[in-house]
Amino acid sequence: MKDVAREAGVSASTVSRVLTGATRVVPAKRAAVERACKKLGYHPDGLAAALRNRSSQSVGILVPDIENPIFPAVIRAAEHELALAAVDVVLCDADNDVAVEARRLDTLLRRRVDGLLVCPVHREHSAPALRAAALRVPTVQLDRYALTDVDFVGTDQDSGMRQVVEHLRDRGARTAVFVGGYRGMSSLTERAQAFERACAEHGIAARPTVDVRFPDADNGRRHARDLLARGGLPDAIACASDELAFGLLVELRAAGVRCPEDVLVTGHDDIPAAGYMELTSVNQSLPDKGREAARLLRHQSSSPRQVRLTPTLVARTSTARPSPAYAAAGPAAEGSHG
Amino acid sequence: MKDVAREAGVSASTVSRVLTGATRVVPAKRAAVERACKKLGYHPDGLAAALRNRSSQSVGILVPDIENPIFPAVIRAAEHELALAAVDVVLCDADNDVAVEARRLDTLLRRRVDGLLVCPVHREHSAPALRAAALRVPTVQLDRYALTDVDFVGTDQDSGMRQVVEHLRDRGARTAVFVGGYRGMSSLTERAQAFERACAEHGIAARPTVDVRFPDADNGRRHARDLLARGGLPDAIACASDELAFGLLVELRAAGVRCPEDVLVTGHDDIPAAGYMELTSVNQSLPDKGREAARLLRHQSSSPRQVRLTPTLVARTSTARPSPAYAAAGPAAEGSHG
DNA sequence: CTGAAAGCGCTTACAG
DNA sequence: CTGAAAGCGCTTACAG
Repeated sequence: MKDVAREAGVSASTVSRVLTGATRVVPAKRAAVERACKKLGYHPDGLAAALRNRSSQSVGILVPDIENPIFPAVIRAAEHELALAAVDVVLCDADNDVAVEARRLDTLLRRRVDGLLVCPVHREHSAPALRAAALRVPTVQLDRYALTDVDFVGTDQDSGMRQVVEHLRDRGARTAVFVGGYRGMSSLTERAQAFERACAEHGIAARPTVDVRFPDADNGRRHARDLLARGGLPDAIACASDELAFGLLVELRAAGVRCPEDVLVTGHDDIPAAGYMELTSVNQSLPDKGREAARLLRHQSSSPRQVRLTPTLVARTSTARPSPAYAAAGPAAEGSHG
Repeated sequence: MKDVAREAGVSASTVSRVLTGATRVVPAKRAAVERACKKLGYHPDGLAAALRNRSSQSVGILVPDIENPIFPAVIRAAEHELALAAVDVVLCDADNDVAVEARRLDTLLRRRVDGLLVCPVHREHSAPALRAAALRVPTVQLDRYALTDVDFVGTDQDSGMRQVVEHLRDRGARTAVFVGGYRGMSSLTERAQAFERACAEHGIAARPTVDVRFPDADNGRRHARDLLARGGLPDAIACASDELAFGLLVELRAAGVRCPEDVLVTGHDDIPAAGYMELTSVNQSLPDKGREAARLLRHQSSSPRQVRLTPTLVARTSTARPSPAYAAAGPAAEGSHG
């Protein structure tokens, strides 16, 4: 920058002023500076500016596992929203491990991010490190929470599960089970509870929730085998995630159980593969979630906020069955449902 | 830091020395410094250190679209490899747009990343900005290239497509078509050429490659309709990506064309959904790709390197058909194939 | 409108 | 082993 100043015959202050555009500068000098920048191939140093400004114009996003298909869409939307304010994103992956998560929080903070968007790995075990971070910098919890007094953007699980249960009931289900309770993730815990409440409201006999270690396809397969071994499948199986449902479907198919003929199956999150797999799912609008989280970060509040987005059911073949109301009219009405 | 020094009764230099661990410091002072850090709740500033050290200990990863399922696995592996060297990653999404990509390169460079891992949006249009970046900082191209004289980590497409074609031939295919040529992505262009070469070698009649605007499910559906409208499907359809194949499968199914009975279909990349969909695909080992790219970045060379990873075919139901050799033994041998 | 000066928080020769 | 000093590249009151 000094070199540019010398080349342009002005002071460094002036160079800075034309570059930041903060103040008026006479056109002649402005032009001289611009010419000098070109000529010398000058590239401003954002780190130095950040140090001086005490703001890095960046936020950290920390997710448990970037390979979990719900995160890319959220991250992308958040990134876009933040880009509007010229803020960029430092992304970290916690490897589904609270120790790694704590380390990542540390490096993010050391890098002086202006804020944090984090989806905690574990409801309880993530709390201490997250609390320490939240004390230092604006923080928004994404999709799951570990702290109740820190901003949170999530899904209205009651709404989602009620839609699922109503849909299943309309398809004639009288008994159902929820696969995927897990107290390490607030979202799954809430979903399980919401499912039970909705079943009670709609007169569906809910079997005890099946707890999983993790909502992935492998556990879907495992629990499908368990359910089959136990014998007497319920009319419907509601899964806590799409991947869980995929694993379950594969295993059911292998066992000769047909879906939707023999059992109705639903997933959750409506990831792209749910469409190919013809799996009925609950769409969370991941982009909205990311955008909303970014907004909370930009517009701080003194009291913690909880934003719940309403999801919408997406009906597909995995629950295709004429509803009793339409039975008389024939099965052709199916496609227009949901 | 000054405060810590005062509290500990030493100089700032000493504080720095105990924090970086660069030099010996007498235990008493070391302890005093550590105590003072605790007491004051001191947090080091990585930005200032980076400014002084002229190294931010971070690299930028720029992908065309983080929602493309091949990237999360690559990013994650690269992040892990870099974390070994205490380097962290700043992730940007180019929105599949070369203008956005150029802007992102700019912010990354301004943030003084020590290196760049980029998958170029477009083979030709991404070149100028990428060249400018590569001149300033070590750069590795990921999966696709825009520059031939800059490090590149990609797939050995000849090997992959040869495996596909041999597999199809063993399943009795005599005619085939490749869906997904696109000159904007070096990977797809190479794949199309490799397919044609392999067909020629193996005596399969290859129809003219179908060019797509983009290798996603929508275009898979569109081209399935085109192929159907044209009439007379070939024995096999090799797709440039899994998503293309998914879209194609959905549309074929809707038209009453059975896979694998009526036509064999393959995808590419072996994303998780390929497993659920029982789609035969080509596994690229995404983690290896990310790891390898990170390594090239850490170990610079004066001459540009090109690393090609050998992919492996993963045979699934979408190409399940007894090979002529096994026909006599019956279809039970199927599962052990590929 | 503009320049000189101070300072953001660190690190590292340099001299003891 | 340790301190004083300089400097990384910026920005912004302050005084003109």
